Amino acid sequence: MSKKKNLVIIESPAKAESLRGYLGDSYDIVASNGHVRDLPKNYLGVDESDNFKPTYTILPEKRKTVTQLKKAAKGYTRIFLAADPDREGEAICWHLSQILERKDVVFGRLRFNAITKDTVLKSLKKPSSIDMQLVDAQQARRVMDRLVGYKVSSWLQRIMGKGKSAGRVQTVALRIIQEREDIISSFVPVEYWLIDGEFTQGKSQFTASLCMIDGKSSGKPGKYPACEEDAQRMIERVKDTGINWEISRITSREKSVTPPPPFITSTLQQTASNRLSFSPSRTMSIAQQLYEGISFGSSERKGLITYMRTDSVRMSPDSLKSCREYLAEKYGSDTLSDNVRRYRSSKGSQDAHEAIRPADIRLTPEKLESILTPSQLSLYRLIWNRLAATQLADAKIMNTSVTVSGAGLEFSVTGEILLKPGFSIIDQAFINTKNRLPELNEGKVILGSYKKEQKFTSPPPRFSEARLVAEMKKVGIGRPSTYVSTIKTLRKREYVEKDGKVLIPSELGTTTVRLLIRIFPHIFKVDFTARMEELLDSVANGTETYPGALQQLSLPLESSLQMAMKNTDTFRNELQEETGEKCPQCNAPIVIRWGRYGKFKACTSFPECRYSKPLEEDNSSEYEGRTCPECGGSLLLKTGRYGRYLSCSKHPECKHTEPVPTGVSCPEEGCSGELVEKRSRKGRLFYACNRYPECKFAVWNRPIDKTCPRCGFPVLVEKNKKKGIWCPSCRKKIVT
DNA sequence: CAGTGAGCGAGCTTCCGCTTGACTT
Repeated sequence: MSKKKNLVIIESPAKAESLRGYLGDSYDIVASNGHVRDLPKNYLGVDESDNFKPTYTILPEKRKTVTQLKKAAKGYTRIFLAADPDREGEAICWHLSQILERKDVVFGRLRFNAITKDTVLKSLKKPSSIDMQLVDAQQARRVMDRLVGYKVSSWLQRIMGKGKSAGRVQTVALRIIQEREDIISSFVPVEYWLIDGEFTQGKSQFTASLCMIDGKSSGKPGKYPACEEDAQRMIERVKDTGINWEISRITSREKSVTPPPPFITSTLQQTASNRLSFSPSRTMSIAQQLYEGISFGSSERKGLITYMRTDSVRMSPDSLKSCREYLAEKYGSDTLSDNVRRYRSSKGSQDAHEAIRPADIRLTPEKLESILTPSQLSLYRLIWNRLAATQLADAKIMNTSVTVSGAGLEFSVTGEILLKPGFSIIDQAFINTKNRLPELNEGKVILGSYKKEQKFTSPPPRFSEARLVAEMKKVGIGRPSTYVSTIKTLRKREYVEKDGKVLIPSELGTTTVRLLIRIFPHIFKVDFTARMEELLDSVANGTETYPGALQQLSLPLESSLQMAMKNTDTFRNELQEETGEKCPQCNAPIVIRWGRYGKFKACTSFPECRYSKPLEEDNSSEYEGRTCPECGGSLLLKTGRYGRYLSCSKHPECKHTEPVPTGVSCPEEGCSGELVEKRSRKGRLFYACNRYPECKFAVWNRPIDKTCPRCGFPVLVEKNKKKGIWCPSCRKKIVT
């Protein structure tokens, strides 16, 4: 009889599946799929005159889930709510209890922060009640984000045009990108010169750099030599054949290197970006596949990794134990770290989940080779390696520095040797020892060749998506489940553009964030979130109330908003640019303004005169050396919804359009076509023959007008210069 | 791996956090 069963509601279907395995037939288990209720989408939904009372509605996309939940709840008088044991999870449980409330039903709150049979059964023995203080903390968070988001966004739209947005997280993320851009654009490179000498001692040979001149340090930015003449003068001095060069000092220091902690969302994204060139979004979707598990053979589907959205480095005691057991068995117990390495969750972490780790350490990447796709396998390997490394011994590195002296000059070089691999037996990439030095002794050396080299200091790099996520995590904005979507929003709003791997603010982004920072100085900074989190903690532990926290947090928002509202026109006018042109309809001055689709020219006597026209130079410019095949007119380069294309300047009389050419002819034998830019259905650029469909030649990367020395194919250039140049046809690296 | 695309704009869309799925565009 179904009435004898108990009902458990949990967030994720994958977790529901695991619970079924532990609890058997006496429990019905259903998934809520995250939050089911939220503030309404179309209006504020917060009554500020009534203690910030929120109005909640069922999320439209969860209507089905909710009806299913209600159906499932029928007949049960006891319902267990098992969402994550954190602020959001508590709120999910409360919302569920509100929706499913009946006179005859009792709710039990289950809390476990690792899904094992043990922890789940234990929690079932001692169900507790919903913690309303924690729920209130979540509500305060939610409502504050709504107040900031909706109020500032709607104000911003009056200045910058429809569709624009601002928020506690996204605007600060944009600010981080912008501040880096400001550093880069105001950066003044400092010239400095390196002087390298090649020395020999017996059979040993090594290169060292000039570091001291007459007791003063050199060879660094701001130090001597700072220009070519100075460098040349130094070369003259080094040249002197009478100098007796000798190794005056060799110091060796042993260094211990500890393994990195297990993965959390941000570090996984970063490592996958560096090592595998995965975007954070790709990393997350592949991790999700691993989490949901892959069915193979006749065995049932089983998750391969723990939950991938976490900010805790915690490892369950079970997993620690089995990890050490496995490693001792496979590599010998002497490879293990002396003490069990335990990881604590970082400060501020809500700690609902463990670190990201393999569900079963015994399932090595090798065993999954034939089952997983290449990308799944490589991500799994990163995760497996990272966890295994945590319980292995430290690595030992010998760091040696050598000083060569002569005539008041000192050259130096440092080298590293791996003494004991320790945890790097798992993966050499954990440690990169550079510059292995040969056997050397104190005493005489001979200077061979020497050279001077010009250097410049360089600004810090722009943020890649993964680096931005790391920064967001560091300063405490955003959560593991939202890192990717925040960046997506910034791109969707066209505040930032992605160039290769890095993010660059657009003019719109720069203008918007500067305006927002100026007008809402207290809201759009990292400290605001920190202050908010503090207050939320107070609400959670009962020293502050829900309306009290919101009162304090909305104070700076409201005062800034008041000022903003009063001066909307002033701020809008400030952003206008004079053109010197006069309106052809009413003779009033024409200015450049921001609108829904970027900048445009408009009459200053709006709304009496509605004259407007686009900035022509922005999305169309003459394309050199091509003429329209239909009317002989010139061709313009335009950017449409689907990317760049050429169109006839005689539009609308002549409707000719064509894709953008590359200037490289089609390499297909007997084909006289040219390679042109195209876009796949998914929007990705590729390059194909313009004689399609007669000729079907296509490549993903942009070809340029050079040829591969191996196969004679046009060479392509990868955006990432470090990768070098690869031939698209024979796939070999081309040395240039 | 593969259509096309063109003149808007200046009040009713916008936030952050939890989770996945797909009525076929």
